[in-house]
Amino acid sequence: MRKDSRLSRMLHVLIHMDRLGGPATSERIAKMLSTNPVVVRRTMAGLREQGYVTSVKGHGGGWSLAMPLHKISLLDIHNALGESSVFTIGLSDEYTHCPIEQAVNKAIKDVLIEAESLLLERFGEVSLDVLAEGFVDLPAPSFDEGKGY
Amino acid sequence: MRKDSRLSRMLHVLIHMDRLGGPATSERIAKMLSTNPVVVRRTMAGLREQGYVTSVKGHGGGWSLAMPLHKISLLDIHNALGESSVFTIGLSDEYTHCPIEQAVNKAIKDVLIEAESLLLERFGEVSLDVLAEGFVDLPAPSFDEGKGY
DNA sequence: TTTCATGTAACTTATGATGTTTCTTAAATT
DNA sequence: AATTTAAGAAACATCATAAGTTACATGAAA
Repeated sequence: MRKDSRLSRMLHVLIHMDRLGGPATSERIAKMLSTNPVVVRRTMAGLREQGYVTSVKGHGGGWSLAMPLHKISLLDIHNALGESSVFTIGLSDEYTHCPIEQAVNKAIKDVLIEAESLLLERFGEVSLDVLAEGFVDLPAPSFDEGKGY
Repeated sequence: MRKDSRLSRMLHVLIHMDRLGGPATSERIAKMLSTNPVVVRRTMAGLREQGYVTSVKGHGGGWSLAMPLHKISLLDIHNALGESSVFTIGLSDEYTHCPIEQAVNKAIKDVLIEAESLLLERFGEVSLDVLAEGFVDLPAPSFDEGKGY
């Protein structure tokens, strides 16, 4: 089943952005992610709406962090990306008034809710500055020269 | 993102099968699930390989439960369906030796592992007989007449 | 006023699950 | 023995949707 790696990739980008002097263009970020500027804009738009990044048009423009990394958690970015569910597991809806289907779906749903709660809680506990720790002086060659890093 | 409802649907089917006198044909199960006999065979094949159901060819053949419901857990069927991961969230692999990407991916992965462990543990605690309880005398009209139930 | 960069809509492509067709194998009924 | 019923399996078609692409509008700086 298809995976959504936007969270991982956006976190990676945000931490590199934190080291950049100025804004990063969609073009530049797209090269880093081996993708395409429009896809970057699409994805970053969600983060901008929630106030984590800002975008500036025109010459010298691009994307910038709107707050320090320690104020951003994995949960924040996860939510900003707006993916409905974290699970590939879904419930059937063929016979919604069959009591057996109801019992089956309730059992599965209860477990999914519990597991998702734990996951979101843990995501909320990790802020991006912690992930960036220990690499403070590291440049970001991937930003400048494609797959160098 | 696409959902995989095979677990929910197969559990539903297995519990109904438990009430049937004889074997259920792929055709019959397919009608119940509004799908197609080949898809049913494909899905049931995994359950057969793990010993939860048996199949018999020819006249009067079809699918039967190979053990009582109390010996089968949600985890058993989940595993038998052979889905690799329960999460839609994936990790990036663009810069596997970038320490930032590594840190990001490790943080996400740790959370996914913890949440998946909880989920699998809970799935293991629920056996199918519990889901079937309280509906002992209920017939399975959905098996006989399409969407009636 | 030209260049650079985002914003947005519309469209195309790629991928993977699901659905379908066709034929084979095997077992029970006639 | 021939027929019918049903699973097994391979090959192919369809569908949903995320990702990628194109094209053009908007806005800001050089």
